[in-house]
Amino acid sequence: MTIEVVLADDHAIVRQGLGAVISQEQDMKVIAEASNGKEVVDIAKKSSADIFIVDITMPILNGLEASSQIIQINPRNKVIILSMHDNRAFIERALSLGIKGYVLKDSAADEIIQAIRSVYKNEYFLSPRISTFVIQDYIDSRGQKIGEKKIVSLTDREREVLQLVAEGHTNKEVATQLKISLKTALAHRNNIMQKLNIHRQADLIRYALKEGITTI
Amino acid sequence: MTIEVVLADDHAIVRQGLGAVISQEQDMKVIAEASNGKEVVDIAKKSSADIFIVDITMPILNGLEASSQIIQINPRNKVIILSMHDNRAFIERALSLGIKGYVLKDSAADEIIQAIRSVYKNEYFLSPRISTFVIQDYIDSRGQKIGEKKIVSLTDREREVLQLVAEGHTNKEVATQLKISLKTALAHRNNIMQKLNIHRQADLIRYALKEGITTI
DNA sequence: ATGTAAATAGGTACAAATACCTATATTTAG
DNA sequence: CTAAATATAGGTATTTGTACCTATTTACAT
Repeated sequence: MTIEVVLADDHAIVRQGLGAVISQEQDMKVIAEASNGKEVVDIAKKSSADIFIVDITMPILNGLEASSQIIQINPRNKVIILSMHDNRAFIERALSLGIKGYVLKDSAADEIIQAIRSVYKNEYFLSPRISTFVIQDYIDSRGQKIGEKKIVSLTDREREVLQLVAEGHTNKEVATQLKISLKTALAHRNNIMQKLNIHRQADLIRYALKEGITTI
Repeated sequence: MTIEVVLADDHAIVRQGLGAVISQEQDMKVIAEASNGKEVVDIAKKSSADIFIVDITMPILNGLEASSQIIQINPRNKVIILSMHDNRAFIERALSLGIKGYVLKDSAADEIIQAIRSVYKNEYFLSPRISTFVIQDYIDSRGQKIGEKKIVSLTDREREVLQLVAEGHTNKEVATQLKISLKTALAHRNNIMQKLNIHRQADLIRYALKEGITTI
């Protein structure tokens, strides 16, 4: 039995590289490739695959949004996220979307093979560095008093605002684009910064890029 | 005769993926890998290789600075830059440093093989999209009047300032770190923005990240 | 149904960024 | 040697961002 894999990454070289690694396994086969979020969603609509490997940073539709749609199309679709960074807020969101695997790009290539095997067997697979602090967060949340919620998660609206800010729009422009008042846009922005413990626009932009909320 | 290749990229998965692609060629061999700019420079100091493939976006020492040092160690060292984006200013700088190849990550994987073969034979290799506008720039510069220089290139000092700004430092902090007055830091920043025709901090940060002047 | 989170909107004050100026010493290139 | 480019530093005015407040409406969950 062959494990059928779909690869989504905006860089063809990364895709072919990963393809080469996967093809070294006798029981795995890359059946389709996508270079942006929309493409991989279209693939998920038309055909079935055992595993979708989705890079988090992609144009048009980012990896998380694409994965969300892939899972909506069929909740049994198994998605492994490829990501550059190990941010809590992001992983939390990924897991809550129903993503089964989360592999860091700076881990060894055979981790992706491990991830494919694990997820194929309906297990979760997280890169060791991530699973460590997912467990830690779980432990922390056990001993947590109500009202001192540690885990950061942005609301959808906040994510919208953040994306626009990170794309280089001023608060005034964000307000116009979202058809809200400047004050509301500022309020959202302030909430985001408080949640993330960020105090500068520069760090906000870096955060959004790191988290794949927008692409360079 | 085997072409010995050194791979430098901060993402192990990309490295192993590329390694897999290269190893499919009978006459090529990856003899060393590096995960940051400093490592690949150290490799260049200790051993010789036919080709250095250097990702532009790397921590500690970025790909261009690393390449510059690799070429200084031995001017016959052949470097191929791997880059996500096709920016003129950057490519101009790469070529002026003596880099022989410039491959975009969104091109096909066999381009890197082509690039290795070309550069090994002392030819230049640029991804088609780049070579197109390098030629265009050459044509443009022919018909150019003195004083209307089109090609943008930042000075070393400007690049230093830009890196600090993009890392999230305020102008005041930049001034302190570089031991210059706030006014000088602002002057550099203004010059950068004028050269690049950028008017917002957000775009400045995005530019720096895109160009690999700093990493997220 | 009642409290909680989220989205909305406003006020005020200060910090930082941006856009214009000028000017001078030093380095680099022709 | 001379001109151009670079790095340095200052002035001033406007815009934007950041950090504090308060307050109302809507939706959601216990």
